[in-house]
Amino acid sequence: MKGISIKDIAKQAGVSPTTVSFVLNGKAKEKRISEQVSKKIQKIAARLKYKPNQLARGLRTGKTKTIGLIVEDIANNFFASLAKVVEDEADKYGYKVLYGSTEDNTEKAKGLLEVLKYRQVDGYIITPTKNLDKEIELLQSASKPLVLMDRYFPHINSSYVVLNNYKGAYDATTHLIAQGYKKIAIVTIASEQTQMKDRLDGFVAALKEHKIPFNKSLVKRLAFDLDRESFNTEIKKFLTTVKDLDAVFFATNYLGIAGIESIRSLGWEIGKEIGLVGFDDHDLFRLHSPSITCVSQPIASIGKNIVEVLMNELNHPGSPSRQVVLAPELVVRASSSRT
DNA sequence: ACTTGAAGGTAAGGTTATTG
DNA sequence: CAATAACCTTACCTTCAAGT
Repeated sequence: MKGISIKDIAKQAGVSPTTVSFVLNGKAKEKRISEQVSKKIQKIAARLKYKPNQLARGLRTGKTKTIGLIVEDIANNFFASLAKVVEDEADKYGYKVLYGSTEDNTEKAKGLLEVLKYRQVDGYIITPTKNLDKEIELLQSASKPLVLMDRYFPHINSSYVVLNNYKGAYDATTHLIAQGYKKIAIVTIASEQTQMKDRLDGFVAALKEHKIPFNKSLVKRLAFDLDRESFNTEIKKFLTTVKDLDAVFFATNYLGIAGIESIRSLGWEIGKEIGLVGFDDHDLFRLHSPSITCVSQPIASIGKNIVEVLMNELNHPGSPSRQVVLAPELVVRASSSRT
């Protein structure tokens, strides 16, 4: 099963393989190939169902028409949905996507980068882990096109596409305050990365802005790599120790889900006894009773922007990096209302 | 209005040199 | 002299630069 090559077409058409290549790559006019020869080649190619050999093409051009996508966890709803958008968008430009998950582990991330490198991807879309900055700089000094997503390194001048996490958390908290909740806590991940830091900052800023006393006991930071059960245990412990708690903001989608589970098992009535806002929309949030208010990320727009920015880097090497910060949308549902 | 030759990374296959 | 190691060619397919 060798497949039809440019050579076979050339033989049948009685021209050189180069001529066939020009015609099939739309350079017939530019290369002044006659109309008749062009048509003949097109016809033969169609008849033989010619498909270019990407390996051979990559060998010559150094381009594989492949991009690498590194996410935190492809099983996570947010990253899975985003990966799908990236796949569709990349396809419009003729690119295929290779992906992998870091589990927020820098060693895993390095391993993935290694794989993507020897697979010769043309560009990188990276959800960086905490200590991946060195690797990012390495890619940059090799002038590899790359876009960071979800989070970025303030000290590195690279392209990135992220959410305005600060605003997301700020809006969520302000909304809870406006709904009459008085003592609001946050459950977040123990991470110094931009996306988590901004969410915490937004939360604190909203409390301060509305003259609501804030102290550290209102913040619970959990390790990213806990299992579901430990999340539940920790969250329950936390919620029951804060005095007069009447609302809680969960700073990631999986924390929100663990939070719902925890609160239910405590027998508290969501909304009435405890207001709740989650992060990232999810089918569960819409379908749960009561439905769950959340900070929703514009996934379609994020994916589109990521690919656009990457394509710009790919097609215009050396052009200035681009930073895109997208606005979140607060989706108000029943979990943040007392009535 | 086209053709020729080279290149690019890898591996199968062939040739020559070296060892026992 | 045969087995093996070490080295060299060739082929894969496409595209580019340089021809005619």
